Amino acid sequence: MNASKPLISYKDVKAGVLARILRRDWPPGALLPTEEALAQDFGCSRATANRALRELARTGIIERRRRAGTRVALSRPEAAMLTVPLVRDEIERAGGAYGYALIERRETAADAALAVRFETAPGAPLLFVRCLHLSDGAPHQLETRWIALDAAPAAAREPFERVSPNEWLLTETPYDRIEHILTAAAPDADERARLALGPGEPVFVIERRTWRAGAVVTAARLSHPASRFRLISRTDWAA
Amino acid sequence: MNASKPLISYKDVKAGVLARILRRDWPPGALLPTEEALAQDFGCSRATANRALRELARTGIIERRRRAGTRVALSRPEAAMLTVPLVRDEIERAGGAYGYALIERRETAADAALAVRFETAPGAPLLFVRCLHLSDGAPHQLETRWIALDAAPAAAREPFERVSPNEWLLTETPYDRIEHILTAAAPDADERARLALGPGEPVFVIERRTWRAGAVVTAARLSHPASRFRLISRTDWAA
DNA sequence: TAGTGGTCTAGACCACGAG
DNA sequence: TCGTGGTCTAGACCACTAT
Repeated sequence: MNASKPLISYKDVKAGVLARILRRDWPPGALLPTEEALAQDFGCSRATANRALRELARTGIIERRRRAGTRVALSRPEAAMLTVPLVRDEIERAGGAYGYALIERRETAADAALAVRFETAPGAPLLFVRCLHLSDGAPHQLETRWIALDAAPAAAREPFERVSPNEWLLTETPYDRIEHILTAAAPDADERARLALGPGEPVFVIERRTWRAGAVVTAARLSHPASRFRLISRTDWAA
Repeated sequence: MNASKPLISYKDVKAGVLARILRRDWPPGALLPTEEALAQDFGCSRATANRALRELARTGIIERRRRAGTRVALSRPEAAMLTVPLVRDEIERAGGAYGYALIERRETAADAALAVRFETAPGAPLLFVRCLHLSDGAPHQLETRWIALDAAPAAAREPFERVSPNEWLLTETPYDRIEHILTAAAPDADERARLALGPGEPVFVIERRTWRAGAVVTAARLSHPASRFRLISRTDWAA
């Protein structure tokens, strides 16, 4: 007979281990069997068990240490994969017509505060750009951005009249590190006007910085009308 | 001579491929060599190249499809690993003294709106809990929570007078799926009072739902004073 | 020092999906 | 249809760290 055994997948092992954790066979803090033992239990190779455990560890549900073994995490921080969408994609995916308007663009030099944000010396050349992203004509995001001209000199030649800094940077200046800070805030007078905010309506602010080869390339403050903006994150451990 | 070749690690391949992408050797949209070709280039096995590419694909910087090959992503959504911290940990890590106060606890039944949120029928038994988390005596998070008693019957016997639902659920009721919705909002009168908000100060709201075996276990609205709350996410592709 | 996870290799078969 | 990624195996050596 050649209807031989279907091979066990790392997904099977993942699901099996997860099920046992959820069922409290292995409560928080419990020590799991070694990779070798699990491989035997499930009838797979150690490499397969390893991949299953590695992926579970990445989600934070288990913790692994050499020699000490693998344990069910005691208190798992609510790790969530968040996707901060590109403004244009986000608007178009929602069925809206994307609009863009440049407000201001000028070269400047870093003051003390900006020097800190850019991890550089005061006086460093920066490009300042302010613009608005609209959905069906309604303001959706106010973008206030600085670009380090040392790191991205090409920006000095880009007018940003038809292309947003957002998209231009994505195409022209790849980064290898990114930081997001999410806050709620009361709008200043300018934001209130430009975003056409209702009375008492706050803004949802995303502050973003990107690095390239250790240097800050750009810093931006992206503010959105609270009533029309939300970030959603869904995580499915089983899948 | 036995100082034989040090083996090439998947990390080497990852770094090498990333560097070439950042250097625009392979611009957005470009087709990368096959796993086999890369393995030869780098002098490693195909499995090693595979792991490197798989991990890069997970971050969204490249896209892989059978038969079509591997391409540099055209527009990468700003994927970010966000960690929503446990209130208590967050406060204590910041050096504050954690405080907890139960405000209200009562059993109830799902009305139409709650039935939708719980993906169940109206009338389903729920436990309603409202409480406050404090840092050095100052309000830090107002937690408004419903727990499905069908899914977590043990909650009916827990007074929640000393342990927050947050922590209790973490220990007692594991979940396999979680959803977060982040918004900014103007506070209602109750939030303003309980969170001791300044005039015009908005709240940062995290709405969280967790599932277990396809059923919603709990839904919570966690609101924080905007002036004292932020979420931070940092991602380093190179590392 | 010994045990556990971390990783690499060489070879193999399979599944998807572009052309 | 057939090339590319997806995955499994068996075996091996290494690196970290608890004891």
